Amino acid sequence: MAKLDESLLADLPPFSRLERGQIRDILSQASSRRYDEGMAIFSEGHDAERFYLLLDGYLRVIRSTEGGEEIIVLHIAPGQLFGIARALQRDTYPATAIAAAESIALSWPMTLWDEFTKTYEGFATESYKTLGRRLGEIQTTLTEMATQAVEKRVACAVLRMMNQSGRRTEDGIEIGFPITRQNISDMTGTTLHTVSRLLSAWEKDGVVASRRKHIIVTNPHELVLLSGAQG
DNA sequence: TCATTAAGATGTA
DNA sequence: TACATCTTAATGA
Repeated sequence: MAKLDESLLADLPPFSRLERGQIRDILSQASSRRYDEGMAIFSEGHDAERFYLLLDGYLRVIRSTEGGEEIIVLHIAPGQLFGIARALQRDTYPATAIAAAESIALSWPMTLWDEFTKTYEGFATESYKTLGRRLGEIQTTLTEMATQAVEKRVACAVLRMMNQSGRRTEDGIEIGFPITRQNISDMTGTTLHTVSRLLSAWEKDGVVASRRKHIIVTNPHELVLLSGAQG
């Protein structure tokens, strides 16, 4: 379990402009919790009682359709605030957050949100920047869904995860959390069969290497070409 | 071009 | 073993 220390928050955008004492105050009101892979931090439609900061791990944010299908809206990386329904003028969570890998998050009662944004210089600004970035990402995905062929959508999704969570390895850049074919199909609006076929084909061409729940992009440039203007 | 169906292989708890 | 994950082929919209 991570030790709660001021240095934990000092470098993160929502807190970077604050003084040590202020950070200590904020930390003293936070709870820290660990989540196993697959565990929900909160669920769509539930009362938004707390807001969170991801310290370690990765999250999937999913929404369910009327038909019961699950759409992966976006991923959350360490250092990001999430569950900040208050910033959206909501009192319920708009989506479900699932730990994609073992994760650690801090949380505060939502009642502190207004106090934080009022009291702490830069906190609100940075939070809205986060929201803006996410909205942009969702918009991009939406446009892709409507206009791009499946192979390009899947290539874009893999690239996005690589950019957000990639780690260097000898063979290439590995996506930093467990990810299944089903997960990718939930991100791109296709089937796991199609994703499986595409990844197999890319593996044969040396673009990616994958074992179960792990994907390494061995040729990022080629993947960019597959995602881009002309495939 | 892509979803669906089906059937089998392989990894994991 | 039971279950999840992944692969491949065939078929049809």
